[in-house]
Amino acid sequence: MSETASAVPALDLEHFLPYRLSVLSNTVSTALAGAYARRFGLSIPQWRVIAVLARAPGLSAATVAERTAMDKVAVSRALAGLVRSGRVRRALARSDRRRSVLTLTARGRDVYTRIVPYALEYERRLLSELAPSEQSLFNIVLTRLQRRAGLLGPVGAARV
Amino acid sequence: MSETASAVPALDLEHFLPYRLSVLSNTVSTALAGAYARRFGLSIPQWRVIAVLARAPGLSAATVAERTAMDKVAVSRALAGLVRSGRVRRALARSDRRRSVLTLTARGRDVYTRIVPYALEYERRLLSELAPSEQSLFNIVLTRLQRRAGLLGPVGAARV
DNA sequence: CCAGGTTAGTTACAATTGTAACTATAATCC
DNA sequence: GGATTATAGTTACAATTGTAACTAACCTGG
Repeated sequence: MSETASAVPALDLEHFLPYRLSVLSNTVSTALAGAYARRFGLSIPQWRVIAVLARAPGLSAATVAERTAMDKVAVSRALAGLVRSGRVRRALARSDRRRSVLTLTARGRDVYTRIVPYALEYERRLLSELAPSEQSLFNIVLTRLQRRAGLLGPVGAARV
Repeated sequence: MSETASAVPALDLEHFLPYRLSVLSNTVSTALAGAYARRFGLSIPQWRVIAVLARAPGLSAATVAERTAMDKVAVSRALAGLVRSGRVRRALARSDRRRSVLTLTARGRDVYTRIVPYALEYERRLLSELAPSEQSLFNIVLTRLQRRAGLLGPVGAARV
């Protein structure tokens, strides 16, 4: 009864979800980024752009930004590197010459086909100790949390 | 049968766990960082240091680094700001004058007691649509993934 | 007890990332 | 159809973060 007995509930960092998500994401990203960089000379933003263009060729930079959850400046920078290294071809849209039409070159597709097995293998090993039912629930929860986090927005933001 | 029918499995970014973790972590961190900055003038590294020192006063910087999953430089920078703003007191350990002994000042404790309700409320709202059983499985899985990710280490790292 | 190595923490510098202003096209609306 | 506003993307600059070198204090073996 002599301590700083305020009514504030305890918050232990190690049990705080935002902290735990950040640490896990960081661990995973660092591992992958190292592999991408060492083996393919690719940054994570560049890898994201390649992954999206491999599945959906012809997108504009803005659409790539949407699909990679990056802002347009990050996409622009990633593209600059990819075009320079001959992995992405950039043309202009006939109907709108502001917009670019992005496609992987043969070398770009080659990087994708070589990187995918590594990426999937890492993911597989990460999940390998979870039961299938745990994996699928985890996936569902992750999706729901993402939607929820998007809705919550900035904490205590003025509701203007 | 006319497509680029290589044997490479598909990888859609939006289903790739590392990507999804990164996006979620980012959404959550951005929301919290905004709130911490606006309301308390605190960065996330500074918040982490405060959270740890509130629960375990007297730690050294190296121990704070361990417990916050930050490197010693990040801790040093966060501490510089916190000491400057009078939220952390830094003394030297009697037995080892390299080591510092870090404690929150009254103002530091005050920040903690004011920020905790926000942080917990955000976490609560984030999780509010999950059933308790989902929450607890999610927690368990998160813990296991973190351990597993730590073990896996850099992808394809040379096993020297 | 002192030379060589180690550890705690900081400082200096490089690279990455975020923010804002800019350029060029295109769409709109008198 | 020309001024006005909006959009795609880049460039320039500021802030953050990571990496490496450094300083000061401690430890250890001979």
